[in-house]
Order: sequence, then structure tokens, then C-alpha cells
Amino acid sequence: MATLRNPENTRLRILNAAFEEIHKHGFQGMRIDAVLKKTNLKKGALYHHFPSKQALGYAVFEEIIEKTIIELWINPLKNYDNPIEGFKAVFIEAGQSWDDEFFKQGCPLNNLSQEMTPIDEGFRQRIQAFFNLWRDAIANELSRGQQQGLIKKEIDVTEVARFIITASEGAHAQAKIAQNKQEYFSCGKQLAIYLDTLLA
Amino acid sequence: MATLRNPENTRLRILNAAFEEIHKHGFQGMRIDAVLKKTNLKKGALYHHFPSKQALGYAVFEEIIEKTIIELWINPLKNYDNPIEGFKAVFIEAGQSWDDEFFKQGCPLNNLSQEMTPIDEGFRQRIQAFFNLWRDAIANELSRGQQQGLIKKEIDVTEVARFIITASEGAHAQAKIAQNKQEYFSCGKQLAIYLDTLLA
DNA sequence: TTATAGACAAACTAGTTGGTCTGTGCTATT
DNA sequence: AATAGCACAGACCAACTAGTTTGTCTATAA
Repeated sequence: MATLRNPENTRLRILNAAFEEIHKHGFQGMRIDAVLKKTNLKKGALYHHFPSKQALGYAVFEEIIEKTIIELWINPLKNYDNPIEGFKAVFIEAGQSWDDEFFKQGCPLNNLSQEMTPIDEGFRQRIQAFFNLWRDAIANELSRGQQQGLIKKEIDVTEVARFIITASEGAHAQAKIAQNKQEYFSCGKQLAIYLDTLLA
Repeated sequence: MATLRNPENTRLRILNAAFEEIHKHGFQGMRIDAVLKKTNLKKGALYHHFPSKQALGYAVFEEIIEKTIIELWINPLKNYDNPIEGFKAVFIEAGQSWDDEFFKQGCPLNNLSQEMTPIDEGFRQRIQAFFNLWRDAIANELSRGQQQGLIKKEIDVTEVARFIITASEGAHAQAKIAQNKQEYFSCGKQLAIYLDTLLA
């Protein structure tokens, strides 16, 4: 409840509730009324903070989804000397941090990508830009590994980085379909086999 | 226009139009009215052939999406002695058979999976069963390759088959986001590197 | 203390959408 | 040739949903 009249907090409550609803039902399936019910707010409050459902969706993407992935998948890569081992560890650690319920609902980034990319150019541009950011971050780590003699010189780091992301997102997608966390780790084991071919 | 009163043809026209709309907008985004406009039919006709939007969706999945993937991705595997080479060829051939527009809209199976799996149990069961069918078909080919001494004995054929599908669907997903067919083939190249590790 | 703008409530609106209902002409069987 | 049922047409409806409008209360600055 906190103090009455706390606009920053209200905005965050809306953002979090909207994220949960989007995660459950997709952006199009997310209902404004569901967000209001969850936050005990009324229409006036929500449309005071966000001009439209679309703007709310963009804010959820930028302020929640992007930030979470940066914290969980991108920043930790720096903690490992060998980027190959780093990525394996991040993959496993991320998988362990979520419960089955989360896996059943899928990766929020993946969900939003597949749903909104073909029908909303604003979402598409943000999503594509973020995937490029992620890909370049991994590619940089791989280049560093190459310079340190840990990774084969002849690989195309950008293409490899893209494939690593693709396989990771695919693992989430399959786990979502099977409603089973194990499918994620099963894909991870095969991804690790691929990753080992990159070692010098 | 064909002859008046051709119920089988009418049913197929509805099915095809619904498939196109689902492919463009997702199942939830597919509008009954859009299907009617596309087929020049009225509500009465559609609801004569299908009891509900959901039933229409199930029929599209079973009679169009499943069949297409079986023809394009599963049956051709039998034409190759070495299943590894077979899968590489199928991946490329499938990619070449579609134009950019198709890639922008994504793999219909992948789309439907990610959209409907968490919110419709009927879809989920059908989709999961089909992925299992596909996985087992690939696993069988891999086993055959093992027996012929083409593929390493120690690999887990089921897990490998799952990863092959995952990577393929992931490649479609990335190409859809980038709106670019090349991303698909880029992922294919790295998948091929993985596949080669399976050779005896 | 008072004016002003921000933060929210609550009722209302207009458009959309899946589905229903009744009717009608065609077609095949007896 | 009569009749029954199939294959549709087309009007209608009820529920839903994003967004609007008007108004009220509160905090802050002058």
C-alpha cells in the first residue's frame, strides 16, 4: 500500500503487472482491465502514466524485459575467462533460476518477438536492435577468446554468436511446448557439444 | 468459381483462407470475417462446416500445417543414405522453397506453438504430439545411420533429434525477427558444423 | 493562503468479434 | 414428383475492450 500518491511507485506497479499479463497471455492477449485489477487502479491512473496500450508494451519491453536479460544473460559473461565456459555456465544458471511455471510460459523476449515482430514495426525495431546488441556482446567475448588463444581463429564470431542465441531461444521454445524444464537442459547439452568445437 | 454447391471444395477454401490469416496474424488475431471476405462466403457457410473458431484452428493444424511439414521436412529424409547429409539438404531445400515474405511471417508450426501452447490445451497436445513424431522420425534416421556405421554410436539419438528440430525452428524465428532469409541460412551453417560432430 | 498542475476515480462510448437464428434454394432419394 | 435434408445467405446479438471524458483530491510553489 505504501503512502498514497506515489507516482513512481504506481508506474512501476503498472509496469510489473503488465509484464506478468503479457508473459501469460501475450501482448495482444494482455487486457488493460486485468492490469487494473491486479494493481487496484482505475483507467484514469493507467492512461495518466501511459498514453496507450502500445506505449505500455514498449515500456515493459525496455524497462523490464531488456534489463532482465542484460543482467541475467549478458553481464555475467564478463565473469569468465573462457567465453565458451562462460556461456555454458550462464545457460545453466539462468535455467536454474526459474521454476517450471516460468518455462511453461516461455522466454518473455522470445514470446514477444514471435508475436509482435510481424505486426508492429515499433516492437520489431526494438526487438531486432536488442538481439543485435546481445549478439555483438557475445561476439566480442568470442573475439577476446580468440585473442587469448582459447578459441579457433577461423570462426565467424558474429555468425557463431547468432547461433548461440538462436539455440538458447529455441531451447526455451521447446521447453514451453513440452511444459518441461528438462527439454531446456537437453538442448543445452547438445549446444555445449557444438560450443566445444569452437575451442582452439 | 467452379460449380455451385461443392461442399468439399468450400471446406478446403475455408481451410486455406484460415491458414493464410493465421499465418499472418496468429490464431487469436485471425478474424472469422477476414476468412469470409477471402472466400466470398457468409457466416452460415463457415459455421456449417466448422462448429467454432477453435475447431477451425485445429483443422488447419491437422490438415494443412502437419501435412506440409511431413511432406517438406520428414518424408524427404528417407531419400538420403547418410541422415546427416539428408538433414542438411532438407534444411537448405526448404529454405529455398519459400520467398522472403514467408520468412517474415515465420514458420507456421513455430508460430502456433509459441502462441497457443500455454493457453489452449487442445492445441498444446496436438503440437507436442507432432513434435514428438518429428523427433522420432529424425531419431530413427540417426539410428539407421549408426547401424550403417555412418554416425557415432555414443550419441543419444533422441536428444540429438530434439536439438536439430530446435535449431531449425530457432533459425526460422531469427529470420522472422530480422525479416531476412539470410539469418536462416547463417544458422544453418552453424547447425551443419554441429551435425558434422555426429559423424563417425 | 491560494492558485496550479499532477495523480487518480469512475462512468461512459464506440467499435469489434465470435457466434446464433431464421430462412431459402438446391439436390438426391423414394 | 414430392419430400427431406444438406449447403448456404444474411440479419442480428451479446459480450468484450481500448480509449475518453469529466471531475475530485492532493501536493507544491508563489
